[in-house]
Amino acid sequence: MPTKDRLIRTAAELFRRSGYNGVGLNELLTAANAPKGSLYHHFPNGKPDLALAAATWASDRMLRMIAVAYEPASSFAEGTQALCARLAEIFDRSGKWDGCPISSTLFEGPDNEAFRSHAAHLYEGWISEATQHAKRLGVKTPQATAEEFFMLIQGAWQLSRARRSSAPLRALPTIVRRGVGTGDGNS
Amino acid sequence: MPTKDRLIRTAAELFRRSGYNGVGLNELLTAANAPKGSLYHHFPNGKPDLALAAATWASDRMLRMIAVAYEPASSFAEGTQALCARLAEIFDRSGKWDGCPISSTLFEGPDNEAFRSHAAHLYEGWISEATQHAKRLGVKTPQATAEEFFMLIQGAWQLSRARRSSAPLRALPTIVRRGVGTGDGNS
DNA sequence: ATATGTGTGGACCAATTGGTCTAGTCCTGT
DNA sequence: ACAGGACTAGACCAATTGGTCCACACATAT
Repeated sequence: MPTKDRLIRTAAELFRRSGYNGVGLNELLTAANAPKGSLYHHFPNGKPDLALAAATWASDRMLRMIAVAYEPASSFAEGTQALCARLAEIFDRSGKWDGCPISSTLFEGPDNEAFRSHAAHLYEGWISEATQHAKRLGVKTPQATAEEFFMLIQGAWQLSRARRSSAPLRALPTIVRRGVGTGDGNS
Repeated sequence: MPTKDRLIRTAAELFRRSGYNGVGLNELLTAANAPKGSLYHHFPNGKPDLALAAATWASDRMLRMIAVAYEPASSFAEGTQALCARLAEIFDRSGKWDGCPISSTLFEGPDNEAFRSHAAHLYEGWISEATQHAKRLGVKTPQATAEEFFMLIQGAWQLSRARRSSAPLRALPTIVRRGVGTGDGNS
């Protein structure tokens, strides 16, 4: 695997586990098996550049997960079920300590506007992807539904992390279905 | 104000803004106007000790906010409305960058079991406080309702942070009311 | 007055941080 | 063959990190 990709992947992984400030360049470079020269060749602005790339990479994975969950589904609830199950699996396979890849990576760094707006952009990507599927699957208020689902996932992940149990994530579909099923009343 | 309290308060504030690893001891001590000797006098284990104390202090404030919001309310929805409005105010007054005081402080540090379990303990405190009020105000499934509300608040705060707008927080009550009003059907 | 204990002030430390820079390697096109 | 760019390797740097340590202030108690 090319050095640049190795850097991005390990950065995404480490930042997610320990936050932007919790990962030193040395640690990161050792884990990626890359020398400093390569880092500053591929990312002239160093750590911040790498963090942006890592967050984008992680976000793309999430987008693909959303697509994979909803595309074969015949209702929004079904896709939601699939996505939550997949997230719970990932959570269980991780050390049950990792956070949201975007917030850990971008909300921790310098309180830099570039970081914040990039995070906003990536989050909107998730929400808009979910909105498309909601619309296609006949949800009456796709945007509001997608946003609510986004919030619930963020919160459920946090709670799972604290409790070291994927139960909150797994229980999410029943909560979502209650309010925003396949087209019944929602604001 | 006693030095120890000054340390706790400024630590809570700074950790919340920049995360555990994003705040250096020098920066913290300057902000608290305290010398290093005092820190290690009051908190023999240094930064980690201080972080635990700061998180506890922040959590107590949150507990009080929950109580203040729900005690005078005549329905769970009313209390929820009050709490969300108050949180939105706080968000708007802050730099719109601060995170959840507990996750910023405890989920960022060393992936230490003491930190994790303390975070879990504090979160359970919030949920149990909300559960009590839900029960008192006649919600059918107080525990589930409180947990759902917890998750939504976490997610809404995150979204508000990304968008730099308190709108998601302010919109929360309508979402919560939809599914879990003052006693109508919820799982 | 003098002893005791709590708390303060800050010099000092090794280790680590993010970052720079240069010498060299490797591949490609000519 | 060789020129030139892409890339690697890592020594080196100033600044900062969390932490230790001790001399000192200032109470209260005797």
